Amino acid sequence: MEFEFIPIDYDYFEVNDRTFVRIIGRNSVGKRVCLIDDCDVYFWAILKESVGEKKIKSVMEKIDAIKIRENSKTIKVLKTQLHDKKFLGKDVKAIKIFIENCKYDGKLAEKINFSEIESIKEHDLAYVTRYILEKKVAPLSWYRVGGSVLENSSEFGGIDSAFEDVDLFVRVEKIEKSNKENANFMPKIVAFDIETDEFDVGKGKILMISLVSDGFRKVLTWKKINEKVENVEYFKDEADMLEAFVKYFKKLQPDILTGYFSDGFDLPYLKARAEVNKVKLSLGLDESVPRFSGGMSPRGRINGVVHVDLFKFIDVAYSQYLQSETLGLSDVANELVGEGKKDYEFKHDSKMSSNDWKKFFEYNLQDSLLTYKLFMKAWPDMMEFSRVMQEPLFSVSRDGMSSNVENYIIHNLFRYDEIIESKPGHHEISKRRERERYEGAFVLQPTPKLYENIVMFDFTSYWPSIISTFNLSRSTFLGDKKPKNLKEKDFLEVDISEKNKSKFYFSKAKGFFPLMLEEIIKKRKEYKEEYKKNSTPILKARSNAFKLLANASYGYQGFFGARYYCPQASAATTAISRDFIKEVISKSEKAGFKAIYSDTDSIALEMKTKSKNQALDFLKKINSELPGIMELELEDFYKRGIWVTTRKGEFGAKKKYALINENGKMKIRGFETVRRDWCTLARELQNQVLFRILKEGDEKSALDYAKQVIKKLESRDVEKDKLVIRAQLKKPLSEYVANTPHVTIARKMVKAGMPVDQGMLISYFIAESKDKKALTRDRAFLPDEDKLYDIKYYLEKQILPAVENIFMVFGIDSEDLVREKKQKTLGDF
DNA sequence: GCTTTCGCTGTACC
DNA sequence: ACTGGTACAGCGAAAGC
Repeated sequence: MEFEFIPIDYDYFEVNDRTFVRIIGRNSVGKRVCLIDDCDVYFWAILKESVGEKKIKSVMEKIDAIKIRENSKTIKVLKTQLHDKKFLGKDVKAIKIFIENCKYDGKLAEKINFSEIESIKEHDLAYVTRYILEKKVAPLSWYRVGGSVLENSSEFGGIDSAFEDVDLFVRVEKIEKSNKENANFMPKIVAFDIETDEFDVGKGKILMISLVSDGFRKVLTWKKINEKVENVEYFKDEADMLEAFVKYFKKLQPDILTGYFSDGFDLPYLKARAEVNKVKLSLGLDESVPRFSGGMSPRGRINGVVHVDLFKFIDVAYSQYLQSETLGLSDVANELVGEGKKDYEFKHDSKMSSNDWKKFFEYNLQDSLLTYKLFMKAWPDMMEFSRVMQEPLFSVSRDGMSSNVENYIIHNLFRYDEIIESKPGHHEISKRRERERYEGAFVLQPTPKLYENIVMFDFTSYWPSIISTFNLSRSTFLGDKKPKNLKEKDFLEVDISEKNKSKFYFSKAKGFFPLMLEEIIKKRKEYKEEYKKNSTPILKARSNAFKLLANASYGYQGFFGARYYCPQASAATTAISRDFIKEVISKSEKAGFKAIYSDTDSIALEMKTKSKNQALDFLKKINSELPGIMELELEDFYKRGIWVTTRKGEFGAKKKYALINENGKMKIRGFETVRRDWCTLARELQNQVLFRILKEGDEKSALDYAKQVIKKLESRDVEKDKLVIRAQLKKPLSEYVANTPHVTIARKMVKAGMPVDQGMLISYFIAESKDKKALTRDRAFLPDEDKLYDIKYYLEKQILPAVENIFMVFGIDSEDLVREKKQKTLGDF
């Protein structure tokens, strides 16, 4: 039979020591289909350059003859072939070694240690990746499939009878790309969330579980109250509730199960409580229970249903662009779908009234609902990531950007006839981690001042455009000595450091990494243009996927876990970036502008007597002189901007400025306003002060405002939540060497039996103390503790530091401010 | 016993 | 363990006088 099919989930299984891929997806009428297919399994032995044909033949014979015993089975090589391939851009002769089952690739590779062999490659690829590479059956695009239907067949270990919830099993005979439009494929989604009475996984009981799907909302609980609540269903006990969860899940037949933090909390908790209650959590299409793998950060897999932990994807794909201060569900949902959580205060079980429970149920349902909505928002991006990286949703939704870059490379290398480089081993990784640091970007020291009429330019995709233009990569790196066998015009010399005069050399013959990057940047441009004409979420997602890939390419080459690790390319990239931005700075000064500030790829210029058109002409001229795909673009024109000094020094602070454009929109960087570890009072005050100064061009009204706030603070008129300071626990509490206020408070919370987890934001405020020498941490208290806030601390450590170097620009120095403050204090008392 | 320096820690910029 | 370096700032303990 022949039909249209879209792959969603990939996995592999074994029958009689042979590996097969199992692809779950949908056909064009929405039926759930499972394809069974297989592909050749092989790896490569790259031969040393000097090895002659005769020797090659004998090596191949030796490889053909390899046999190993494993569990009373004999494992052998199926066949070998000699190929002309490329490895890291160089021509090589390589033996393609076919084997029966990829789980033996490591053991067989070990046996092939003949002196004629340079190295073994591609023995470390996952079966699913091999399959997608070999058969070109990428996720989430439509295919035309021809094959035979399996019905109660024993051929594949009875797989078709084990998977009850699959409508059709097909052994693939032919599979090729279909013309069917695949832009808006929408799988069936179920979002879930649990509430428990203990934080540690499995320790307490699950009180309730909520499920949300298209047209379906439900809360399952065994905490019965004497009231019927919409969408809430009561059960006898935890076990009954868990059974009902499985039942509803099966009835909904989702393609994807999604939760927020569900790899680390909801799914493992469900599994643990199901085991305790002797309930089979048979969520898999084959009735199997969720499996966990991945040690430190486990990933929960369900056979046939893709489990997506949305948090991980949000972290990788969006966190960079999010304004929200935490990556919690409430903050993220607020920003991305315009809807946050309802406020809910947790109480102890015994203290809860019927009404409290009712609110708890609503809260639980709301979490699933937000997760569901957030998933819908993220889906176009996730789908495009999966299509572009050509890896299954399960991994793409969890992979970091370096894996994404690497997957993109792996799935595109065949176009260059390249053999794929291996992952570094443990030894190699630890060696790489000890490497010397290389110099990074250039940052221009600003002169503190209020400036008028500013233009800001920045380079588009600066580092990627340098990598591509100058061909900086692992396969084009020639070493740190001038190559003797090449003509001057065929290689590039890069000065890495002004200090020790070291140089790196790169070939000018284009390598695959820079070529792929050029393509990525081009595609990003294309899709961005297309999106402007036709604004669909998918086009936006596609353009975004390529943008993120380009941005991550620089970090990838410097990442110790990368297959194509090349810190020399990273060092050359930053070195070249310093040269070009400095050149733009000097050209701008020659053209009559004044360079105020510059960081990495951007430059702020004081227009002086220049018009906007003259600024744009200057931009045009710069661009006409830039090589390759490098491009400088207009960021914006600004009416005013302010740069300040560092806290102590007389010199201008880097990475800290505020601008206002002609529409009155502010752009604030680095100031306490944008830092979450400062109290709201200081942040809001600073924001107002900056706004007034930038809007009006002088400090008068800002100064009045600041005085008002100080007065309010001193007369204890400030609400305590505006004084709460928050800092994140970035590692387990036990690993802290320094006893900072937030660590002290976190330890106090643990003692009080409050949930404290790595990654948590710890809130506290500073209270008065009789002991004049008391350390800050001894005066730190939880926000709900009944203490008087320390006026002196907030004035001297929060309010004044937030504004004093701004006023300093107007000659109002810190001593003036303190005197001002003291006079006020005297007047107030 | 006071001041200065320095390591730890967190956060932001690009 | 899951991109890189640059920069600022607070806190607390050690070092310096």
